Amino acid sequence: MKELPKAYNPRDVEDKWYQYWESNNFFHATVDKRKTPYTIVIPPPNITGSLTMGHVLNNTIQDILIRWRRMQGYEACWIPGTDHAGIATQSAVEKALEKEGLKRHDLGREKFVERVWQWKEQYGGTIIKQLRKLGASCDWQRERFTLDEGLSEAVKEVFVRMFEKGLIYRGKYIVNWCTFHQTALSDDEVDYVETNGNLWHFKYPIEGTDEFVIVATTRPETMLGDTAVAVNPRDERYRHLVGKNAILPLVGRKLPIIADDYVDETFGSGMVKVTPAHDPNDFLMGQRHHLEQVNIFDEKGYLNTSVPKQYVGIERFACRKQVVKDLEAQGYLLKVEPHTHNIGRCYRCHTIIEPYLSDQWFVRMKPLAEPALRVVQEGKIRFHPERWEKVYEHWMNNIRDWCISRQIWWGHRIPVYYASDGQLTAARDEHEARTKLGLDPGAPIRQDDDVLDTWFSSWLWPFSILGWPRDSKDLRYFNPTDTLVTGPDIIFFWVARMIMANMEFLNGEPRFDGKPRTKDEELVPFRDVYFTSMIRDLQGRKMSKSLGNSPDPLDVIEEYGADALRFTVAFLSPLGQDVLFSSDKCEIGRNFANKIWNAGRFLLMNKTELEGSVHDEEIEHVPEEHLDLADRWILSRLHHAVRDFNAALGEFHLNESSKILYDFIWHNFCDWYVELVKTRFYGDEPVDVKRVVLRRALWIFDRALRLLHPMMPFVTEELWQHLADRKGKTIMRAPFPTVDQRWIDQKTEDDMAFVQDVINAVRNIRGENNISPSKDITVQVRCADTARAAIVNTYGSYLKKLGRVSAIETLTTSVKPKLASSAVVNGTEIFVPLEGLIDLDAERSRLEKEIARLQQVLEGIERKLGNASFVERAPKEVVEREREKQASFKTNIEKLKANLVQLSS
RNA sequence: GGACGCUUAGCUCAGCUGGUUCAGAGCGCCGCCCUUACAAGGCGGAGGUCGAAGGUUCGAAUCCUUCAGCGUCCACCA
Repeated sequence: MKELPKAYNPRDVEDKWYQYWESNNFFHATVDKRKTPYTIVIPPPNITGSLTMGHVLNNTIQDILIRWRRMQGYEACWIPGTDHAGIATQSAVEKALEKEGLKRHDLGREKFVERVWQWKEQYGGTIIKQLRKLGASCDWQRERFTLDEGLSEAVKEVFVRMFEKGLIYRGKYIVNWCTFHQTALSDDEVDYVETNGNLWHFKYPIEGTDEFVIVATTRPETMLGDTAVAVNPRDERYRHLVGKNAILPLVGRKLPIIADDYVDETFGSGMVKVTPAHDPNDFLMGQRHHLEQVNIFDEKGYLNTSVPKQYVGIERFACRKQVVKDLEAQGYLLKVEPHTHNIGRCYRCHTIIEPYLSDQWFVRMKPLAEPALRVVQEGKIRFHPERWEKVYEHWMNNIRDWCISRQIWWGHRIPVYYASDGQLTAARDEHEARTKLGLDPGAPIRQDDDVLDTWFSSWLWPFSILGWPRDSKDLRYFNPTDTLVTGPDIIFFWVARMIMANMEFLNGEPRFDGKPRTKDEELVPFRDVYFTSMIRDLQGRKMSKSLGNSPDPLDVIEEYGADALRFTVAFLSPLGQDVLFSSDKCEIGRNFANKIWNAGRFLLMNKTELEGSVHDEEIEHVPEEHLDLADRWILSRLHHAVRDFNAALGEFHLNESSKILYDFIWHNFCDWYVELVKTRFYGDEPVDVKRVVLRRALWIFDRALRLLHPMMPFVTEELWQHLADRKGKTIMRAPFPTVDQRWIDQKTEDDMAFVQDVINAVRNIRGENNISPSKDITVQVRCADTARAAIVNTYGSYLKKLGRVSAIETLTTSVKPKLASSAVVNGTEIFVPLEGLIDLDAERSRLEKEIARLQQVLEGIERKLGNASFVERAPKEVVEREREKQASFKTNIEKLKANLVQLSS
């Protein structure tokens, strides 16, 4: 065997193993009825993006879960893919065109969409490639795209079914209009930014009187579209005005004065100008009072011809200035006050959103929301952390219809067809449309120009990628999926809608075993939703390109290794809390990988040493001969670790589960077990016993690697391949360790804890007295009882090796050695004779400090026991335990005190 | 305006259903060590009245109330 380098170098191994796994199809899952499926669908990243720390966290978690379940024997399937990201992608391509001096209209729809596809082929796979560097074990053969043929089919099917069921309708509605993209945006696509603006107060004359109404607005230009003035019906001040008309300055339109509860009589003048075409609340008021809707803008935000001609064609913010100026000139401006309010901006281009009245397609959400809310409330889908359920509930109870049309070209074109007479229908293709509309094959027919909101394909993701609407074995087997791992920021965009879609459209689909799906239970798209942490920088700011505080994960992988990055983010990710990250934190993972590497190196070196020519066969079962305390202890710790790890990961406590492995491997296996195994390797036991000890250590290490593999796939595979002849095999498909209660043993752990305490006491004496590690010392021990004496006698070699002790003497009389440093462990006294070495003052203060510490604890105990109501009311076991503690502390303190006296004499 | 979350060592955070020397880990810091797996390491050590004030309880970092600071989401009043 060739020598392994002293330090682990991820660059030497990562790509090699990834290629090995992928080329051997180890990631691929197939329908296997003997196994239970475990499925995760990836939240499809945008084709415009590249890998961010957010993706790293999200996909590391998915990979950990998938690898873990795969090793546990599930048919684990992780389906990857990308999202076409309508607006984002179209913008990216338009930007590229701009450099050529072109606009999309110069190319025309067909050519432009072709360009976007070209762009997608070139750049769209960036993240997918980068995920491989991270070690993601996605089933690449199943990779999908939200605009590929299968998904198109699903989208059309869904649209037509909903249309036929009356769940989709077309309507005039106030939408959030982005004047840059010239498209409607859903409510979720609008960002509100607190902005300093003005509140302008105007007066409008009242018809046939000398009176005025006083109204205020933050958007003066919209007054050109005013069609009413409203007051609160309870407002005594204005009751007499209701029913009269105001006259709109600059325009001359009569504005009825109406009474509506929406108006807050305590705000401003208590009068509100009503602009139904340009304000969502005014729109609703307009509907209640059948007001005229005057749309004053065109699609780009310029004034249209429904306003007086001097304003036609002016840009909206220029118009604002002009209107204010004109009103002021005519004496209608009362005052201007500074006013802070939230302004909606496009989440892509940050253009100020214009509430805009236009024809759009909508999905009726109420009927879909009800069952989707219920399955979460009934626990058929569980959110982690749970508190997101409340957020979900609130949204679902106040759900609004979903505007699904977008006035762009890149996306699923709305499958609605119009005959020349204006009749329309939804259809899967033109042929079907003609039939439905009763048109001849040659008759003119036109498809809707708009495309669907990107989320209209994403919400079908968990079943469309499995072949729906066609009958598919995959669908029946892998859906419902098991775990969804995503950010809480898209709980409404995506998570809620997937639940609705799965419930609505899979209703009636058979299961893989042929049985009909039971109501609800089998209709959910997934059973657990894990909401990931938000990655922030060390100042707690969001990672963002503009701040430049987002490390490039590929650089981090290059510097620290993928395993280090993966382990570190898992280690830092508490459930439901943000993560403050900087790349140097990856030292945690890198150092850990190196630690494991060297533990493996140690075992392999001894393997060469002890077995001469290397036996490269598997060690199937743990060798049970020649067990000593350390062996039984590490086996107990191992099974504890397996049990605790499974429990923690099962609850999605990533940080806890990684900590369990860290502690087991580093602080149990390396710090103690490996050191104790050395006492046997270098001791005088027969070589065949040493071989058993070695093979046991190898077996345990093998299990540790398996445990760690989901978190650190590369280093574990590399070492695992070295441990035995594993040609053609892979650790990623080796069975995950299971818990064997037989090995979990409290007595063993207690005995070992005693040994460790004794060793720690000796180390403490050495450290505090500044005795060089190279200086041998002798130790005298007076044991509290025969059981402890037996342990000390049997495992003195442990103390000798780890305490660097040359000789141990057991004291039988009560005589105390002179000039010795001392300690007490559970009544067992330890003396280290230090003639000539000891610093008496230092030793005295060390003992005094220890006595004071114990004294403090004892006082606490005695205070408790002195409290009559504690003794009376606390459970018996608790009181009893306190009594035992009291006795034990007392003896320890007495012994230390005696030692102190001895030292001073 | 509404909902939720956070506040524990210099820094980043664990501490689940109140009770085992419950006040912990990693990093940083101090001291001693290149001991034949590992200096990306080993051993020892110093550091905190658990945000504030009340309350419940025999007992509170843990449960309740109020307050302060920070953060997230929702709504958006002209």
